[in-house]
Amino acid sequence: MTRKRIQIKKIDNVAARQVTFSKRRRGLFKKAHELSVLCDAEIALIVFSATGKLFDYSSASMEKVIERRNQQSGKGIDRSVTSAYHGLQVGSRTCVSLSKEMAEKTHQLRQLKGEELQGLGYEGLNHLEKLVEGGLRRVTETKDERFFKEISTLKMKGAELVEENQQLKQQMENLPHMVHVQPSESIAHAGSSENSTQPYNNSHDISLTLG
Amino acid sequence: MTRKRIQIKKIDNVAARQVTFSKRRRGLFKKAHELSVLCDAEIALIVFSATGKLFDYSSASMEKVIERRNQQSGKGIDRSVTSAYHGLQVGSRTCVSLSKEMAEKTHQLRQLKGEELQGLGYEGLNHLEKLVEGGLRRVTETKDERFFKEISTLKMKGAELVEENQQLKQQMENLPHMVHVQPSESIAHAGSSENSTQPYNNSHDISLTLG
DNA sequence: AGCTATTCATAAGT
DNA sequence: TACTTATGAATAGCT
Repeated sequence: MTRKRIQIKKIDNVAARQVTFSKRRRGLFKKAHELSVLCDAEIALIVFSATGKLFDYSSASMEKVIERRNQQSGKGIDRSVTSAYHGLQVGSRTCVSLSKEMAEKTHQLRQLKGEELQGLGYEGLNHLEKLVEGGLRRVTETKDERFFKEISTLKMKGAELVEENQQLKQQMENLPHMVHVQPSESIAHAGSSENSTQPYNNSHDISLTLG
Repeated sequence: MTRKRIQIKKIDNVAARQVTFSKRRRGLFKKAHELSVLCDAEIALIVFSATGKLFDYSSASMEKVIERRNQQSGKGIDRSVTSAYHGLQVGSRTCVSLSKEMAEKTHQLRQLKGEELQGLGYEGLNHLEKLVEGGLRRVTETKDERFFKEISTLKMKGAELVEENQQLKQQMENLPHMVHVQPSESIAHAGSSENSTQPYNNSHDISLTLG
């Protein structure tokens, strides 16, 4: 990003890679800290170097942020294990109480699917309706977020590729024109396609494929 | 960092803070991605906005990076829970399998409520969406049926009462006018109300009470 | 959402 | 590893 533009791909030279890692790591941590202070955000950042060294930063407690993420995105491992554990603690005296809980949960599950509704009054039905509406909303939101995330990732990658292509083309132009072999139809066509003024033409197709 | 230098402290203006958050968050994520690619680093980045919204990025799997950090820095929450859980497994096969089912059902329940969705791919999310949509439809249908049934019952009863009243009034009119005591203001008023052309005025109130 | 004047970050060189 | 510097990137303040 200075003296010369670089393309975002793994740096081959090991020494240069380590130097860049040091510099950019510092920059990244500084930016993370600034964002947390400026915008009152809670941030956790974990970085492992290629050599396996750990660097981390957190605006608060690392564990707290990770736990908060586990809860929000509902990541399962910790919680499901913990809840099963607590369930066992509470009901470990008898398997009967466990199976009663099971029956209750099965019933709730069916009610959420719109079955076994006969026991419910207006109040219960309304409550259930709100619950399911909320669930549907969250499911749909999550789906949409997923799409947006995928799309933005693809756009980033696309931008990188476009940059790379432009750099390559520039390099080719700067080459001594020793050989004038090419201009076959297919090559010319491929070249013009790369020169398109709409570099993200394909991102939509890719998104559709993945979605 | 432009137009004017700013000092790194919480931005007071809420709108400006949100704008800055968006811009800098994008920048931070881009830098994190570049570092991971350029230097072959493994990175996890978690950001919570001041409003509680979650944004995260990971060069690999978020869980993998976090777990790797847990091992390196020797933090142990997960391990202690897991080992306690395994300790219980030794005790009773039945309770363990039951508790596993419980955990699974609890997980399903939460997913139907729109939680713990992160493990799902597009296909899973779509399936869940359809499921919840179906559930919502059935719940709503059941609720509506209930209402219609109640309303029609009330209308029938209302109609019966209207008829009865009319019969009573007719009987009164046909009575030998031995006594001329009534026509006080209040009674006349009540009578006109019963003769209202909108006999079901109250059914709505009743429904609301029941619902 | 864009724009642009500036500051910031940093690749290459020492 | 640390410092310098020329230049590409990020972004604060506006619109």
